[in-house]
Amino acid sequence: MPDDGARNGTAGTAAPGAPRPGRRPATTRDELTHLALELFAAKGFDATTVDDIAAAAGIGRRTFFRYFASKNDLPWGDFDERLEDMRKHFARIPDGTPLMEAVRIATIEFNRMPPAEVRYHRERMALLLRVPTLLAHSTLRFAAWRQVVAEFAGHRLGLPEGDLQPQAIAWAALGIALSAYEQWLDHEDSDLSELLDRSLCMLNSGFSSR
Amino acid sequence: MPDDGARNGTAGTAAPGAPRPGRRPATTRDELTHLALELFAAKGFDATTVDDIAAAAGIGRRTFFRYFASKNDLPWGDFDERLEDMRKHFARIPDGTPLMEAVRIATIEFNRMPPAEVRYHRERMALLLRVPTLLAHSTLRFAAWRQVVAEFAGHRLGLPEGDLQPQAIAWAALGIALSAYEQWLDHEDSDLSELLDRSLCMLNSGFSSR
DNA sequence: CACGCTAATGGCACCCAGTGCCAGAAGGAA
DNA sequence: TTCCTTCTGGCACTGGGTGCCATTAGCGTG
Repeated sequence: MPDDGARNGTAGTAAPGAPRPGRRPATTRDELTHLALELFAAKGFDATTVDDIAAAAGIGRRTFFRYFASKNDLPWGDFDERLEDMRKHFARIPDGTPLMEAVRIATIEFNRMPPAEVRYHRERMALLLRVPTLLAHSTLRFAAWRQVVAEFAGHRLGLPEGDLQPQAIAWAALGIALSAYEQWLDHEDSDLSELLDRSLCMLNSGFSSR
Repeated sequence: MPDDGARNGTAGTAAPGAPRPGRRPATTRDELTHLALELFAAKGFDATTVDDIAAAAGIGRRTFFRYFASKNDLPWGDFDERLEDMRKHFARIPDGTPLMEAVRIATIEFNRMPPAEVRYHRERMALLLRVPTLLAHSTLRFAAWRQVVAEFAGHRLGLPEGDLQPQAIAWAALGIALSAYEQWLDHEDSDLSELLDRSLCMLNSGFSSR
C-alpha cells in the first residue's frame, strides 16, 4: 500500500476537534516543513537526508514517510489548498471579464502574500526553482495548477479542458508566471505582483509591443 | 550479446579512422537507447531496472552509468546536438523576420522529423511526457531549450537573455510547444507541425481571436 | 616480443530514497 | 481491565547512483 501521508493531523487551525480514538500523531506536516526548511538552509537540500529530518523531529524515518510521500514534497506546504482558493477565485470573476484578463488577475491573486511572509516565501521558492531535484519534481505540482487554469479557460471557451486552446493557455500562463518568479528571485528588491502583471500583459499582447 | 559494430566510440561526428589508443568502448549510447526503449515498451519504464538494461546490453551496471548519467537520460538520445541545430537555424533566419514569427518557425523546424521516424518519435515522447518520473526530469532538459530561445530573443531585443521579456518568451514558447505535443500524443492521426503552428499562432496573437 | 601508455570495463562496497510488513505504543470507551 | 482504534517505528529489502581500484584491451615503440 502506498500508505499515503497526511491524515487528520489538523495542523495550524484550531479545530478543537472531536476527540478521536487511537494514538495521537507525533507531529504535524507544518512542523516537519518548518524544521526541514531550516535544515535545508543550513546544510543544503541534497546534503540533508531524511534521517536528519526525522531525527531532528524526534520521529522514526518510517514515520516521516507517512507525513510526506517524498522528501521533495516538503517545501510545498499547503499548495493543494491554495489551488482550491484559486479555483474559487476564478469562479468569482465576472463573466464579462475577458478570458486572458481573468487569467492575469487570478494568477496575480494566487501569488499574493502578506508582506510578513515574503521573506519566507522567497526562500521556499528559491529552493523549489533552483535545486534541480526540486525543480524537476515541481513539474508534477505545476500540472495541477495548469489544470485549474485549463478548466477555467475551457469553461469560458465552451471547449473541453483537454483541447488545444485551453491547454495552450494554461501552459503559457504557467511559463509566464515562472519567468516572473525567476526575475523575482534574481532581484532582491523586486515586486512579484508587478513582475507577474508585466509578463502576463506581454503574453496577452502576443509579445508584440516593445 | 551481439555487440558487433559499434567500433568507434563517439559515433556520429566525423573522425572516421583516428585510431585512438586504449581499449574500445563496449557499446554506444545509441545502442543502449534502442535497447532500453524496447525494454520500456515491453515491461514499462519503472519496472525496467538498470540491471536489466545492462544485462541486456552485456555490460556491467557500473559501465552503464558511464554512458548515461541516469536512467532518466536514456530516452533523450541526441537532444543536445539537436539543440545546436536549432541555434544554427535561428542564426540563419533573416533579420527582417518579426521576433515571434522567427520563434514560431524555428520551433516548428526543430520538431520536424522524417515520416519514417514519426512512429518512433511518438513512442519516445509518450514516455517523456507521460511517465511522471521522466516528465519531471524533462524539465531540466527543457531548460536548455528555453536557453536557446532566450538567447535569440535577447539578441533580437537588445536585452540580456536573462531579462524578463526574453525569459518570458522562452517559457511561453516551451509551454505552447508542450501543449501541442500533448495534443499530438492524444490524437493518433494528428500532425505535429500543424498543431505547433496553430498553438504558436495563438500565442502570437495573445489568445485573442476565437 | 615485451614494455609502457592510455582508455575503457566492471566488480565491490557504500549511500540514500522509498516501501511492505508487523509488532507494539498510546489513546478513548465499555 | 479489556477491546478497539490509530499511529509509531524497527527491520529488511529494492533500486538508483557513486567512489575506488584492479583488470582488460588496444596502440605504439625499442
